[in-house]
Amino acid sequence: MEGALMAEEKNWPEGLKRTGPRERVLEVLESADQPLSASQISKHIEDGGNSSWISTVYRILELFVKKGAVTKINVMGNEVALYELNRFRHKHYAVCVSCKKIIPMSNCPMEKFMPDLEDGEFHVLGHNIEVYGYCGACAKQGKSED
Amino acid sequence: MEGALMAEEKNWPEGLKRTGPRERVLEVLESADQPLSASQISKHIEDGGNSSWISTVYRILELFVKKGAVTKINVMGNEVALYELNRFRHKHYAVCVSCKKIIPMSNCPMEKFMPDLEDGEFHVLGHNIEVYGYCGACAKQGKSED
DNA sequence: ATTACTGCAAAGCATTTGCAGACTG
DNA sequence: CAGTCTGCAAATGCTTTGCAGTAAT
Repeated sequence: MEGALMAEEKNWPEGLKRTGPRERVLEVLESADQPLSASQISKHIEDGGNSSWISTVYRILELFVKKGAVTKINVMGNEVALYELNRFRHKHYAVCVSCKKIIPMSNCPMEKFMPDLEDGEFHVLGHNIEVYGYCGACAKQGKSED
Repeated sequence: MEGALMAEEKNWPEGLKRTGPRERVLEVLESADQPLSASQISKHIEDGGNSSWISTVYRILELFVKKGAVTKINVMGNEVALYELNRFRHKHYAVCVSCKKIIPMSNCPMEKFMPDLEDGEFHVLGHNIEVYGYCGACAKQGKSED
């Protein structure tokens, strides 16, 4: 109560017990500059000197997603799911096919787009968009994909 | 040479040996009205009275993709990869969150879109777009997602 | 004290790989 | 015949699940 500095509370999903593993997952997500996979998160936690069980990380992430604190994304050419704090406004990404860097996009081509479906009507709830190509650095370095 | 009607040749990827399993996979894709997973393809083949090994189907699909005859896609909320004949022009889909139906879109919001990236420049090679929501039928039936 | 959470092990799935025999060109 | 396929089994990698002990409220 006196010594240990509590982790930032601002992003804490309400209604969840505050436990060590959860605080560590949240800290990693808070300091990440791009979406991370469950195993990357686990490794970061271990690098910080704590043990981390991948199954626990998955359970925590799933819970955070359910609470709306975290967003889960899948980008093409990547089998693994990635997670990021929901603080970002962005919902779309550019993915470098060379270095796999994921860059958030701030504009959205779908703002006033009505899909033209082959088959009947459709009640649109949302959309996913990814742009892929080479990031600035990779474009200069000779585009060594694969 | 006289009795057995050969499978349609129009879609046959050039340079590939014509074997039973490959013809069957292609036939299933030809008669499919939407993208199928490897295991769905395998089941269709078995329903047709032939045996089908999932690993062989994967190998064949991978080969067809490499030859450009087939396209592999991943839609959100679906872990499995889906495959379709490349005959379609469409590259984008609307996915019904209720019945999982996949509906091709013929227009594209990205035709003249330049992504606004947070971080530097980007050489765009292509993009993926999915719209999700309820298809006409599910919208009427009360939107029973989950 | 309850109920929720986590360490840990093991199961599940989709997909891939290895290998020897079978088949295509 | 030579090289390519395929049946089949087993491995792989991500993710989920089960269970019993531990911790949060």
